[in-house]
Amino acid sequence: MTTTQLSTDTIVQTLSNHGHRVTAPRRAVIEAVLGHDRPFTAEQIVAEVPAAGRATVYRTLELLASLDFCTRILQPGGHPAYVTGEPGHRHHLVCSGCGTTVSFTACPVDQIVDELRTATHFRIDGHHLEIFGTCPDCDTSA
Amino acid sequence: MTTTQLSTDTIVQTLSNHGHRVTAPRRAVIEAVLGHDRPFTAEQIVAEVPAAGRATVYRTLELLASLDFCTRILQPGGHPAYVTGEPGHRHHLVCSGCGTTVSFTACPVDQIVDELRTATHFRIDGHHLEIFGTCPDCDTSA
DNA sequence: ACCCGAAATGATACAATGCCTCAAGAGCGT
DNA sequence: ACGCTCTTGAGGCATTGTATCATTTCGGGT
Repeated sequence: MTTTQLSTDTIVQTLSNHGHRVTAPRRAVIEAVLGHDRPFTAEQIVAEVPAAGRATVYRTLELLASLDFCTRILQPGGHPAYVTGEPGHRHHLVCSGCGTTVSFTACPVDQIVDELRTATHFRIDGHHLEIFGTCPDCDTSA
Repeated sequence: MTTTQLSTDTIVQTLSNHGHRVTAPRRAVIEAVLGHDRPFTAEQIVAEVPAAGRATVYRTLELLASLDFCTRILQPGGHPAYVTGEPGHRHHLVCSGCGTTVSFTACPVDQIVDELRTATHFRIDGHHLEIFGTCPDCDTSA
């Protein structure tokens, strides 16, 4: 339930620090992405940012994901979507009705990861965890 | 690390119990699916089962997923894939190198779910959890 | 054993999603 | 200001999945 606000400048700064160039299209995509507080698809961004070509949008999203500013998730019935959030370990609770998301940083996976590492000798790189449900508003109106 | 073997008959039986018809194409898709012990894509099945049309393969996979015989996962860099396994709560550890999967049933998410329910008043329906890493073989040969 | 309604199929077309190429353009260190 | 190199973008293509609808087939009821 953290409410630190992510700004374009923060992300731009990080881009720069990682040796990536700060271009107008990237800025535009970042702004658009920050304008969403629920999952969005790549195509939505393509539509919202005529200043950037389709390929650039996809590349920028991938870049943002690699810097951990957003995450690609696969909703239950649907298509891939992205969610934005603070960098750092982060998961989402997504409402199947309206798409509202709640981020949380508590990660219950670490312990399991240890057990799995011991049991399987895998080198474990990461994980996806998304939780789906229905928010109170959608639940009552259903 | 359970090794109960899933058979075509078991799945067919379940289909029947749920009021679904047992057709030749479905049988063929089920057999093909059971032949994989690591993630596979829908297109692979389409190619392996000429006896079933593309649409049928997709529909059957969706059906199997709805009966919890397989799960659709989204690998880190890649495309959606399916994994088969015993019905029941189940997650996977997937090797990014060769695709080997290890299923596990220990689910660390329940506790978090309780906390989230209390905090957000969401009705929580389910979750995705997939863990990615590199298996010992791929790790040494890298 | 047969009939018949409902479910399933599949050919085809289409939509959505994403990647690739490569010439032209733009950022940034010097 | 220069120039190296990263980035862009238009278009096309590959992949993944869905919609349509006439035809087929399953399987329960008689």
